[in-house]
Amino acid sequence: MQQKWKKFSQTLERCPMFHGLTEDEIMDYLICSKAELKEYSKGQIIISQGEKINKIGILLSGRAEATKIDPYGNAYLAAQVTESHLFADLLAAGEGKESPVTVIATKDSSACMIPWKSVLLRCDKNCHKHDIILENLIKVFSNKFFDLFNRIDCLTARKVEDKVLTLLEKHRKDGENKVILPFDREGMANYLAIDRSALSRELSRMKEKGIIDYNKNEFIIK
Amino acid sequence: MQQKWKKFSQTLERCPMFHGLTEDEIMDYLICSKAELKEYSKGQIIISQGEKINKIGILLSGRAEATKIDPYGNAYLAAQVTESHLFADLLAAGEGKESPVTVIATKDSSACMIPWKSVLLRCDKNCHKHDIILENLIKVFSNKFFDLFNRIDCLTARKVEDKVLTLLEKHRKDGENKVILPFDREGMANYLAIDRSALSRELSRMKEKGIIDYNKNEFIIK
DNA sequence: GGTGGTAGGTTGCAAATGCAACAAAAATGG
DNA sequence: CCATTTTTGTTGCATTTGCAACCTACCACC
Repeated sequence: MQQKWKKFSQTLERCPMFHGLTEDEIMDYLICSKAELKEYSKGQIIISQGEKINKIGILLSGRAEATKIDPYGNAYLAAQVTESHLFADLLAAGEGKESPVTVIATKDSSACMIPWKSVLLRCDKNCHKHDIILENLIKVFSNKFFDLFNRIDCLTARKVEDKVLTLLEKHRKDGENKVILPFDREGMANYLAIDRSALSRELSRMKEKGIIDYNKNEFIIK
Repeated sequence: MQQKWKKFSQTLERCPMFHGLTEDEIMDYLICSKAELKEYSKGQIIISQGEKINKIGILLSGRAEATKIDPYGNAYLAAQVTESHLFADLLAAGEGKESPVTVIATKDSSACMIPWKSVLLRCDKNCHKHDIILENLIKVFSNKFFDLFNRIDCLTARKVEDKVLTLLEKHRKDGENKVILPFDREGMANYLAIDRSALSRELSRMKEKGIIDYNKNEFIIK
């Protein structure tokens, strides 16, 4: 009966929520927490903007995107959800807050949905798993927080050039001058909240000025 | 000996981390978690940018500010810390991450510092307090996350007018047209990452266009 | 090897913004 | 109540940016 999780065990083990747990412990946990397996076909909405959420999700296969629609109707990509990663975690933790984003499957996907209540509650057996998981979750939250903070750092720069430099600095592994960004140009422009063509223009200028060099999403800081 | 917390009991009870606990339970917890009482005089640095933090703090009296110094040497106000509120929480949860901000006491202040390890660990007595506190903490994290998200929403608007409107919308209690912002003009400009004078100009225009009216930090949306 | 599609670069122009310097108004402290 | 300081508003100007339209390079697919 609980075989349904078996084929995803590798993916589940990679989920940061389960770091430090064995496959068996994870399986136990999923049963004890009444996790559900959900399937979504490409294009299907997983969470709607404005919806209230009480489950957290782990993407088991496929891919999803969180997009935000502003009051004027423009859609912005807010986040990518990839295999083995959590989504709706901070949302569920908000208990009653409305989702600021719409999450949509961009490929046929499956996800493990765990009721938030059972993430918080300890089970009768008083097993140690719950503690580890909560601790892991807190770590995840902290990381997401730092990510947002980093983005804000980029966004608060007043000029495109400064935004770009801040972004590069954030992705720079210490010492290295080569930086590989996880965006294409449009993604990068979106992340920095600037016009794509304005970004291209500025990148060209910066290259000409000799501050940076680049090729696609590979940048060199000089 | 543990009388040192007594005079702050009111403040501690208001701390979101302790919601749902009685005064006695809080006192117990502070002892069991080896909390320390720290005093800071006005102007003193509580946390330095770049420092690694392993305690969370509750401001018991006074006031503090988190400021961020960018690579060009400009200082930005990142957050205000007021009585009974947590600080360094997500930082401590980051375990090993460097503080992106400097926290400085803007008045003579005192704070309760709790080792992060003891926030996570359950004590021998296996008391229920720890669970409540962890749960509260997660709620706090979620709230802070939404705050950041809201700010990003403001920052990603491409025009000053849209930034202002987004900000007002976020602070609007449903139905009401009157919005009271927790900033002065400079604070507001900082939050939105725009020039103060540009903000003033745009606010005047918006008033003239009849979209809003305002007086100090009190705004009316029409 | 052609073809269609997509990502990225370029450019002109109008509009928006940063910046600096100053003016006005309000708060503060004697 | 006056003097001083702080906060807020105003304005001119140079710069930056958004926007739209178009071009080019590259890639996948037949």
